[in-house]
Amino acid sequence: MERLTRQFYEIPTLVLAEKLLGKIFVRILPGNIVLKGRIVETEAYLAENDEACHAWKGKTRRNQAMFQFPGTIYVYFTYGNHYMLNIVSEPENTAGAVLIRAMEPVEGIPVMKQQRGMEKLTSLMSGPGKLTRALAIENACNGMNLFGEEFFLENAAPVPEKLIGTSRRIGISKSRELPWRKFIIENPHVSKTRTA
DNA sequence: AGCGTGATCTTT
DNA sequence: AAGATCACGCTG
Repeated sequence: MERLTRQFYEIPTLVLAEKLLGKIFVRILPGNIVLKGRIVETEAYLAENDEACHAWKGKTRRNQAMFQFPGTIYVYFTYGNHYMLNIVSEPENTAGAVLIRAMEPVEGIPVMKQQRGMEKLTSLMSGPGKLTRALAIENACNGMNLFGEEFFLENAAPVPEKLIGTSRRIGISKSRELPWRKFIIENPHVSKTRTA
């Protein structure tokens, strides 16, 4: 399967959030263990007019990966337990990223089950903290990119427009009104929307 | 419905 | 130095 190159990521963040749906995220662990998941849910974060974006006030030690070139990986830790995976967008020195919120397990499922300590397929990667756990993604991955041997994306047919849903983003208190979440309609691996 | 968990950022 | 906040997941 064809690997996505830099040009793929060089599009506006909101467009990227949609185009990432259906693509295959590949994670290679030491010992050549191959883990793959199909992206089914994303959220866009932009520095401009988006207080929920970590970089809306400018560069800090934590968010600097968001200012790197498109295709960089931004990982951070939150709530004392969870790592979040973002794919950086926008040109270098401009902050933008797409949070990967859910995937459908495709390959390496036994390893994912082990990492999660769970058997149920629709629980393995149906949330942003779950999928990083299943794929063994942690702080050390922050600042890496999708053009090496540990992480990359494989192409796949675009998801038909009729199957793409849009909503507000989940779990944030600021800029709640922005409809920047994208997901595949009726896919069982999409996260349960939390109403709080 | 509640609570664990810890880095980061903001305020003193 | 201390405290609030947080793009969450689990159990009950």
